[in-house]
Amino acid sequence: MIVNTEGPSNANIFIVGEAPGVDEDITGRPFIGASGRLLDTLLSQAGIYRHECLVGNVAREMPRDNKIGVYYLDSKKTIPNESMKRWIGELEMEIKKAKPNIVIALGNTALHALCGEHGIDKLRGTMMESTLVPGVKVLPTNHPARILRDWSAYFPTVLDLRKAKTQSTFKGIPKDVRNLVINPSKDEWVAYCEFLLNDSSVNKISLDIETLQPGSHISWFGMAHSFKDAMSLQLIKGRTPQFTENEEIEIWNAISNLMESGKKFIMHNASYDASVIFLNHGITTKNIWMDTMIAGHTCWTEMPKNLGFMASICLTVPAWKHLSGQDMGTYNALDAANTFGIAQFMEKEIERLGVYDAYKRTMNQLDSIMMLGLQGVLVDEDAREKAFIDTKDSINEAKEALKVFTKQDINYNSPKQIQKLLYVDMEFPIQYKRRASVHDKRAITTDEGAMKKLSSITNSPLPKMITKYKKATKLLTFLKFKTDEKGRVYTSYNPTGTDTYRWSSSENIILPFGPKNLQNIPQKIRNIFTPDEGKVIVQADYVQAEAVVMAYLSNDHIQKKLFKDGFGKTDAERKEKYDIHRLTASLMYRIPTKDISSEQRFIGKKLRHSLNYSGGPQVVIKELECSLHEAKKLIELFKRANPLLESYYEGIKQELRQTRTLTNLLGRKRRFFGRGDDLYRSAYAYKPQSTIGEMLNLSLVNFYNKHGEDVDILLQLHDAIYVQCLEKDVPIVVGYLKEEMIWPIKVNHEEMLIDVDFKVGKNWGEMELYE
DNA sequence: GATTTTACGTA
DNA sequence: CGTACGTAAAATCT
Repeated sequence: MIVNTEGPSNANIFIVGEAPGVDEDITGRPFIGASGRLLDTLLSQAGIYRHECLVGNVAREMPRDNKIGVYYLDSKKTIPNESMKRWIGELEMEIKKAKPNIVIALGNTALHALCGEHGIDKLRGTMMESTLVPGVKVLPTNHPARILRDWSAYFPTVLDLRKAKTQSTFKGIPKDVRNLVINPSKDEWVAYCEFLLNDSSVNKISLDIETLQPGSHISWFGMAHSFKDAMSLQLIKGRTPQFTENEEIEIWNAISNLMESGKKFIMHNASYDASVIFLNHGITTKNIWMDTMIAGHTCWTEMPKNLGFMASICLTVPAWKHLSGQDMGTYNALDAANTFGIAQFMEKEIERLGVYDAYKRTMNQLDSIMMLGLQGVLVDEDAREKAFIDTKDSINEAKEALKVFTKQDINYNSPKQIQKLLYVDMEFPIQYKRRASVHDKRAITTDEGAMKKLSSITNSPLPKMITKYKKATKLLTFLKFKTDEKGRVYTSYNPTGTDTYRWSSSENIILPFGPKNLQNIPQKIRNIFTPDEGKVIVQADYVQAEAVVMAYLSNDHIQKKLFKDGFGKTDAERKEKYDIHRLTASLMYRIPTKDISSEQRFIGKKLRHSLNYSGGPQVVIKELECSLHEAKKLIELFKRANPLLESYYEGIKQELRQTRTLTNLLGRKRRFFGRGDDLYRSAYAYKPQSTIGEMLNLSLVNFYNKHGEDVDILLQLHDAIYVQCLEKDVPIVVGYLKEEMIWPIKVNHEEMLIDVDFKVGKNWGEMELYE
């Protein structure tokens, strides 16, 4: 059925979707089905009344198989076919007739028809002018159908619609009035720095640099003292400096005076910009008042954090990121100015959400993070060489064995070739990946789990031979890296890298040496990382940290008592008398802990691991390599032994239903947007994981602030801190670490303490218990 | 050459 | 239907 636009002819807002779906086709009216109901919700959240809007679609008939591509002649959907052309013509006439103040484009199809562009993720939330009806302003946002698949798109869409409501009160695109000074002379730049330093009207300055790789040389330096006023200085063109040496000295002196003055600075991802400025020019930023990336992460944890996205939420500006390829100066100045505007918005947002303490906690991590990024870790080249040769040997050995067995010379790291070998040539039963939902298509897999299964089903040695080969080649990838001239490697810790307030670790762009992520180095080759000459590594890690938090959160008195009694005991005593896995087995099998065999303890350990975050029988099967029947039996036993776990899950579900927000034990809130079981499982994990992650980071920051001058922190591994010191200082350093890491957290009028144990070693791989 | 998929290392 | 990450290599797209 044809579905036409409906609504009052004098509407201020014209909403354009893609095409009718099944419900629209039956009723002949736009946005009636699930997407329509969601649109109503979205509009009401933005204070827009649907009956006051014109609502329609670009296409007027439901496409075959609901695939919009049938209305285009090319796969990129840029050339409409005859019917689509006709419909776009009708839309043009309707807009011209109604003269709305704003057209809201829902999704890519509407965006392309109205503005001739694709890329809803880049353009949503930005002010555009229609190419179909010039002079009419368009605000693109997500189509409701996309939100139904991806709930994280909900929040930006509501904010876009609010922006549209504001814009619907007047005609025309607001002019983006800015005072941008691009390419000032040396004197103008120095004068601007002095103005920023001395003028009482300036109380905050945003800063953004553009750099050239390799070397992170600063090519453009941009600053702004309001959303409108910015200046951008070009220092290098191509590879040629733009100023003489003396001029550069003057420029950097002016910048240095400003940045070290204590004036409030705003940056987006300060740990990058501030580190580059420090490393290349020795200038420290005295007062980083706001990192807009940290502000975004604190307020809207699961949203994208790049400047373009945050601007689309916080500001009403046209897209500017495309300028980076055309006009770097304007691009840089707009980055600085928009960062300023975002900071103004986020200051209020932090206040509105009541998350200042949490925001401040992450801001406080910046110093430690910058230090860790610039300091790095020393590599023992002899040890690396040896590991490299050993690994090469085992690769060759494994490959030779495979060649003899299969009489083929294929790439055993190629999933496709392994599939052919195992499932076609050998006719082994095909193994499938676990699906997110039963509606998903089954996908074939050749991963380690599949190899384990095939090994037990077929009794062939082949799957295990393949695994052995893959493990060895994987290990080699961790050994192939460059070090700098000091023989060191570096990583970049990202305070906004996770949704659980842990840090993530990734490539350090400023010092691009090493295996990039230092948080996933295999145990087997950790011996190649060493302390500096004459020093030892001290490792401090929280003992059974997440299990302790779970015990308190589920209010399991038996477990709480175990952890309380075990606190401060030696490792041997803990293992013997206060061991959570022994307790688990004891409760499961109903026999005293002292009689638990090591195998029973192992089962207890694996089950706790699998089930604390709501794993199922498939996980247990994989962990224990047992039958489905056995796994189900063990799960029953585990549940019997942990009756409070189920009510913890129920409590979490309840909290989610009420506010969609969970708060960890340190008061950090996180809103959850998803739907279904995936949402619940990540919600179950949130409190313990984020509490421990934050607890460690708070301790690390305190340790750095108090002892950072004397003791070097080397690594952060989520629940462990590694430092280096002279061997004679180990007892005192252990004392410092204990002081900073062990502190109580209140849980339901009780105080939870998490113990720390220590190891000392001459490299990261050979660490010995220290008591 | 750019982007997506698969697999796998860590806590 | 463990969770949380980042990266290398292969596969696929354009």
